[in-house]
Amino acid sequence: MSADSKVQLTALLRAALKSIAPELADTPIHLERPKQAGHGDFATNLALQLAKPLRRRPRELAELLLAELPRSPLVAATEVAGAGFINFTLAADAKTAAVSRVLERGAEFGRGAHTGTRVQIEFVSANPTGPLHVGHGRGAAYGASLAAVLDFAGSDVTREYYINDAGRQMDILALSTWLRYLALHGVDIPFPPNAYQGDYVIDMARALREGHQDRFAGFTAEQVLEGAPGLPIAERKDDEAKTQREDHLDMLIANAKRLLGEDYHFVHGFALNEQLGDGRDDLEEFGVHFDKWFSEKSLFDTGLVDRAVAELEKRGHVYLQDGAKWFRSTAFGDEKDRVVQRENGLYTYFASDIAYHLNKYERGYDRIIDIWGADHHGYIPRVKGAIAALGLPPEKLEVTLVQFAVLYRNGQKASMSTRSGEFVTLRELRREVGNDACRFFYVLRKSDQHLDFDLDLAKSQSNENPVYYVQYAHARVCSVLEQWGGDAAELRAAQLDLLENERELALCARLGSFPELIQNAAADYAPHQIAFYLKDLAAEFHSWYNAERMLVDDPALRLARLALAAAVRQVLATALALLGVSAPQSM
RNA sequence: CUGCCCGUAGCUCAAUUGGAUAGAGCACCGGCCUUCUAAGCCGGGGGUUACAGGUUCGAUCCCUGUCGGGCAGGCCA
Repeated sequence: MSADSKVQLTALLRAALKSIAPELADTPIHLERPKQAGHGDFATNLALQLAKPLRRRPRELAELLLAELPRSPLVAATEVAGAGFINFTLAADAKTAAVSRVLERGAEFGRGAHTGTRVQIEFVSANPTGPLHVGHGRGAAYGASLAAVLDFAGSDVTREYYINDAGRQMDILALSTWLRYLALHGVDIPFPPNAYQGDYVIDMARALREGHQDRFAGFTAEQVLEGAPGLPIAERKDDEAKTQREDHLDMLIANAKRLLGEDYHFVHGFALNEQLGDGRDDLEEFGVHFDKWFSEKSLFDTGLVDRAVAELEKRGHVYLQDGAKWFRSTAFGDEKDRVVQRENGLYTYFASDIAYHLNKYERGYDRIIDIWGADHHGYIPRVKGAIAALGLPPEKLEVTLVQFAVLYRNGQKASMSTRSGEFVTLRELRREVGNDACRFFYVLRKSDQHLDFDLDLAKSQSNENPVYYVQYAHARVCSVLEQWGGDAAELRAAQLDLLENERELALCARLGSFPELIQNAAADYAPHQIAFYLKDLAAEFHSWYNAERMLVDDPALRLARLALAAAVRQVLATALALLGVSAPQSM
C-alpha cells in the first residue's frame, strides 16, 4: 500500500464521477472519517452535492456512482446511507498497512510532501521591558507548535521574534533601571508610579553597580528632577493627573539622556540586553526557538521607516493635519485614519509596523502569519490597509489572535496584574507545573478560545491529567518492547493480517489518519487538533492494552501485536514532539 | 454608544469547515490488580447547541434581531 487510503479512494470516486457526469468532473471530492463506527471508515457527500446541478435524487446518484466505481482491493464494502451518503469500509489489510508504513518511515511518517511554500511566522514579540508572563506563554506555545506543524506538513518555515527596542517603553525601562541604580548610590528620588516597578529592575541596577561601580552616578536629585512637574497624589485617577505623571516621566527621561550623554545609550542597551537575554533563555528552556530576532530599531537605522512612509505619500495615501502625518486608512476599510508621524516629528509605532511588514513582503514569503494577543484585534484593518496602500496583496498576511489565559489555583482565579509586581511569570508557571504540562495545556484549546489553565490539574499525577495520560501510553509501549527484548527490525516482518480484533483495527485506522490530521491542523492553524488526536490515540491504546496481551506465546501473533505497539509509540512520539512535549521511556 | 470575538452536558472543552443519532474528560454511580506499569480499563445516567426568526435536501456552523460575557475604540505600545 504505497499511498494513503484517502488519496486512493478519491481517485476511485473521481473516475466514477467522470463516467456519470463528465461536465462536473472538477467537483471537489470531500471524504471524511465518519464519527460513527457504523458508517464505515470513510464517507462522502458527493452524491448530495451533485443532486442540485444534475436535478436528480441524491440516493439515485449515489447508486450510479457506486456502479461506476472501479474495483479495488482497498474497499471491502460500500453502502448508500442516509440522505445519499456513500460509506466505504476498507479491507482489513488496507488498515493494517498503516503499521508497516509507520515502521518504514519512522519519525517521518505523517510528514507532508515538501511544497516549497515559504512561510514566515512571527510570535511572542513581547516588549523586552520585563519577564514574560503567562499570556506570552500561550502565544509562545501556540506559535511554536503551529510552526512545527506547518513545517511537518511540508512548508519552509521561518520563526521570527520582533523586538520592540525603539520606543518609549524601552526609555522608561532604561530610566527605571537608572533611578534604582541612583538609589543604590544614596540619591533619593521618588520612584514614579508609571515606571517599571518589578524587582528585576533593582536586580539590573545592582548588576550595573557591580560591573561599573559609580560610573553612572554623581548626579543630584535636583538635577534629575529638573523641570519635571510634581507627582500628583496616588489617589488621583483623573486625566489631568495622568497627563502630569506622563509629563513627569518624559522629563526624567529627557534629563537622563542629557545628563548621561553617551552613557545613556549604554544603560539603555544594558537593560535591553538583560531583558532580551532573559526572555530568550526563558523561551529556549520552554522549547521555543526562533530563527530570527528582528530589531525594530534596525528599521529606523536602515531608513526603511522613512521609505515606507514616503512610499505611502507617493501613492497619495498620506495627508497633513495638525502638524502630523496621517495615513488615510479609512480608504482601506479602517474606522478612522491613523497618525504615522507625530507633530514632534517622531514616528508612531504604527509607522515602524508598516515598515516591518513591507520588509516581510520584500523578503519574498508566500505567506506571512502574525500571532497577536486578542487585545490587538483592532490593529488588523490598519495594518492590512497599509499593505494594500503600498500596492501589496493583503491576503498574504494572516493574523491569528490568541485569547488570554487565566490561571486557576484551588478553583480560584490567580492574579496576573502586570503592575503590582506580583504577576505570574512564564518562568514561575514552568517551575510550578513543568514544561511538558505547560506546553500541552496551552494548546489544549483553540487559540481563539479563552483558556482556563487549571494549575492543580496540570500538576496532578493522575489519569485526570491528559499530559500524563498520553505520556503514560508511550512509556507503556517502551516497557513492553524492553521486556520482549527483540530487535526492532524484526517487527517489519510481522504478519499484520493477524491483527483482527476490533480494537486493533481501530488503532490501525487511527494511525492511518495521522497524515490527514497533519494537513488539517496545518490548514486550520490548529495545533489543538494534535493534542486531541494524542488523547484519542492514547485512549485506544490503553483500552487495547487492558483487553489483550502483547507478549503471548504464539510468536507470529506476538510479533504482529508488538509491531502495532511500536507503530503507536512512534506516532505518539512524533505528535508529542510537534507540541514540544517529551515522550518518556518510563514513568 | 460603535466595532470585533465568544455563548455546546453540572464543570472544562471537541465536533473533519454545511452532513447522518452533537462527542470526550472531569464530577456522580457500579465493577476490574497473583497475568506486559491501576499515572490504566469496563459499564451507567446526563443536551430544545443562550433565545427568536431566516436561507436549503440538511444549520452548533451561514444571514438578521434580542439577551449575556470578553476585548478594543490614543499623535501609547
